Amino acid sequence: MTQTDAPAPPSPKRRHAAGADPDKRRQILRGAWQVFLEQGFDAASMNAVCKAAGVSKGTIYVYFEHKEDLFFALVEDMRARFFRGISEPLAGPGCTEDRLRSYATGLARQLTSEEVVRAQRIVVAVVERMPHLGKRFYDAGARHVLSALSDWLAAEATAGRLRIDDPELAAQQFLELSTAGLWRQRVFGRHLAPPDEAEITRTAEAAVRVFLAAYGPGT
Amino acid sequence: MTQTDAPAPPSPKRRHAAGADPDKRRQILRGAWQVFLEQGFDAASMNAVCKAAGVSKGTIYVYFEHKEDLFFALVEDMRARFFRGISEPLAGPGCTEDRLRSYATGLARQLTSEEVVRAQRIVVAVVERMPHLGKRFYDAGARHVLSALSDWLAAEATAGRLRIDDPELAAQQFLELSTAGLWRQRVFGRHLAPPDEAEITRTAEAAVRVFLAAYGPGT
DNA sequence: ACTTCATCGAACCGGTCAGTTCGATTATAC
DNA sequence: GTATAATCGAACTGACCGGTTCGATGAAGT
Repeated sequence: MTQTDAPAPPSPKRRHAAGADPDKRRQILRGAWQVFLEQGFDAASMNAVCKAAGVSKGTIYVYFEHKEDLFFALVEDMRARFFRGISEPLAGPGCTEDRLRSYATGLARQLTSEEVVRAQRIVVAVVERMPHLGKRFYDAGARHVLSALSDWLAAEATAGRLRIDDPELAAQQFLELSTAGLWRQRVFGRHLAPPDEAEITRTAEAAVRVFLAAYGPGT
Repeated sequence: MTQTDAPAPPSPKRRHAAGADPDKRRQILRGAWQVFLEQGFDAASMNAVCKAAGVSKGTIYVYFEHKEDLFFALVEDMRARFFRGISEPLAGPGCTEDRLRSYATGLARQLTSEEVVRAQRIVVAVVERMPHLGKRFYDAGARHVLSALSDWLAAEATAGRLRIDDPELAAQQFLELSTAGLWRQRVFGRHLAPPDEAEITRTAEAAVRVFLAAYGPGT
């Protein structure tokens, strides 16, 4: 096992076919991420991406067919990352109320973070011209989160800890309540920085209070 | 009063100073509205606006200093129009619950309409580069609506018909509940057409139900 | 009828863009 | 040490952009 054909994760410097070096690909995506995130799709120039990535233009066009292709790969790259682990609090410690609270807190924090908000703005900007992109972004993000929450709510209802007839709708409502006001204000640039922790917990707690008033087990 | 200096509303064809004919101005804005709405700020070209408006390029640049100026005028034009009369149901007939319900319905319908969604997408797209624009758009739209609702909720609370300690927060929550899921899906292009009336009323009714469970007068 | 001037329309300017080309470079594989 | 080829880098193409200029046009004002 001196040097078979093992790919070796860190950097054994094998030679790759043109456009097939995953490190280089990541390098390009990192640069593109920077540029697209702060300029948007239209305003971002491929030259700027080259500079940011430290890669020549020719090479970029070996790895990606065209600008839109690069952009799609980028969005694909964000998708999962943003919402990884967001649903964990639902399976965490504490009673139903505690779990909902910590779930709502994490959700509000994540959805109003600079990174996520900027990415969302960029996607929204191009949805008109690239409809499938918005769809996939939404399905992989919000839709995915929604299903997880919906399933959990249904299970809680079955266990008698909540009274819900339409878990899907209830999940939508809880999502909206969790970020009440905060998210919209961020997306529209009404607030340029993410809300502070106090505001997030205040909103999350209010969300849980209202939600349980409507769907809690108590009469 | 045969013909004094009365401006005469329809089309008496007075001669106007360069760049001062309100009809021509409206004509330009109508064309710009079309183009910007379906291309976004960056992708829209001034040549396309000329063609859509049926006005020569030189004339456009007499009426507006530059592209951004035209865009601002356009956004200014949308602002008020979108939310005119949206708060009327609050002062309308019926009990508190009825009013809330018809208010929520109107809100959801308006916020998910093709026109409003497209405008919001365009604004969101440029917020990064023109922060004040997003702020003004939000303040004139959501913020304005929010204040009206918040005031009304406070009054209802004072009258003993609701139990609310933080009307501002409650208003935010009601707004979010009214469009639960619908708006986000529209903005991200998850749904390409506005929701049908059944879905709107279903969401609005659920919003009122949850809201009153938390803030209603009953114990 | 004659003047005036807002608008037209088409060419034009400087600049930037996405995408291509190609010789120079450099590190791997043998 | 030498061949190979992925990458570099810089120039280039063709198109389009926002914005300007200017003579032609035609209708309002007298």
